[in-house]
Amino acid sequence: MNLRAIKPLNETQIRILDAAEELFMQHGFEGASMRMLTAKAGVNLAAINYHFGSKDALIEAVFRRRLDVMNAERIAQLERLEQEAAGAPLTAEAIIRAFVGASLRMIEDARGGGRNFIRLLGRAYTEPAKPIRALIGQMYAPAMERFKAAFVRALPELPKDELVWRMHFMFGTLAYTLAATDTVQLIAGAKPEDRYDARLLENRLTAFMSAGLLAPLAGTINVKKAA
Amino acid sequence: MNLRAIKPLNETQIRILDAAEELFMQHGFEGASMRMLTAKAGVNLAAINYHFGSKDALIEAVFRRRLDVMNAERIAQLERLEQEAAGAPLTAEAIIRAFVGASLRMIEDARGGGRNFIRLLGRAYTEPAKPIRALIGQMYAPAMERFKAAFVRALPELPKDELVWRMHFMFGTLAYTLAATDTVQLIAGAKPEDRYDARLLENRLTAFMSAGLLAPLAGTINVKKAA
DNA sequence: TTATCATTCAAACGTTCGTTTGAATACCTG
DNA sequence: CAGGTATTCAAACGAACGTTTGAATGATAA
Repeated sequence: MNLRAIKPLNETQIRILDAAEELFMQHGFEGASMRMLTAKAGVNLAAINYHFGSKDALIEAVFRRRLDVMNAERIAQLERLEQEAAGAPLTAEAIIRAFVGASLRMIEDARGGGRNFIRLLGRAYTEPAKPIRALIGQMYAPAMERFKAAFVRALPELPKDELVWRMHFMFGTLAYTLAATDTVQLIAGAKPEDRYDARLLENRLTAFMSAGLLAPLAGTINVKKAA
Repeated sequence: MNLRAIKPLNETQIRILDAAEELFMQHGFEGASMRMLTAKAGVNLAAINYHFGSKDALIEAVFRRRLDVMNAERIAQLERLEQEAAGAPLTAEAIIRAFVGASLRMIEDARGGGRNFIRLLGRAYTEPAKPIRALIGQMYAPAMERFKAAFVRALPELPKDELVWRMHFMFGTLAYTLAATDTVQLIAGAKPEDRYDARLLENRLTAFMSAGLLAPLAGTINVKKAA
């Protein structure tokens, strides 16, 4: 399909993408100007337009560089689990861990800049600019379909509508946590040293999301339980 | 303390705040220009600077108008529950419902523009501009402290660290759901007519968040359960 | 009515934005 | 080495930004 995407990036393009990842994360897409971006990358102001065409195209390239491989890794991990299980149904927790793990492994990769990208990604979901959201939705679609099918197999008794909602909730938990954990500090008390321990975070997120996904159905209980 | 905030708003100021709520939600804080804002409000370009001082001050005013009353409502609802219980501990679900309910009641208030504000709020958590985040954190602080105390009383066996994390997760679920449900459509299949039913959403969110808050502790189970 | 204050208005301010240009330099192929 | 393509560079473009100005208008009280 997208064979034309294999054109390798030269060093200037990589420098620009790295700088953009960091500055978009810090200042937002509109807040990071072409002059800031090119200064940080150590290239000429005209380089972005020359190599990518426009600022919008650069934004798209920033997402394309990481998102496809991250979701491919998610799918590969899921299929590895299914192969190991040899036909036996997976637990919901294992499926969730396969999804969450990819994000957190990238968070740990501070050296490669993946950390900046993950934070940036969490922010992009609530970004008002429509083309960005459409692009992200499209790049997530295959992985989402695949994971949805896995959840259906793991939880055949859970109605599809409910599953979709709970996947939304799980995704929100993940996106917000990755984007805002170090920025908004609404609830005082979290140990700062824990905030960057990806392994601890993966366990905590997986536990929370698993429990939420497996929650008793709310539709039938509109009122509080009897006291 | 802030007695000077009681100065009542005139019609021009209200028109500006309403327009700002909607346009900030649609285009972001930087994307909505003074000319767009004043045009939508039907006032002169200079009116914002005259009445609020600057664009940043307008952003702050947008949040101040709604956030204090929303969090005050949350605290009032919580104290109502505690009074009804007459000393008996509240269920975690009831506490969560008190928190979530305030947001969803505002979502239902499409007429008064509360819906725009809630969406805007969800987006602000991931906003890079620091003054906005600091302001929001400060305006949330009293309610957060109050709810944290309520959760501690309801769940004395849950370690404080863990509670803080799970409150973060719950908050993320809520923020993302309110901000992105109608924008990002990552998972296909949700019935569109359900997306705006606040009562249904409250039940679903409460069920999900309650289960997540009450999840078994993950810290002790670093590895998957024995097969 | 006249004096005083608050508000609205059209116009302009200087700055920064994303993008384009055309010449200069680097790189590669024959 | 020569010729051609790819890249970098300094400079400038018009447009849009948030803000300021000073006069015009409205409301209020003596």
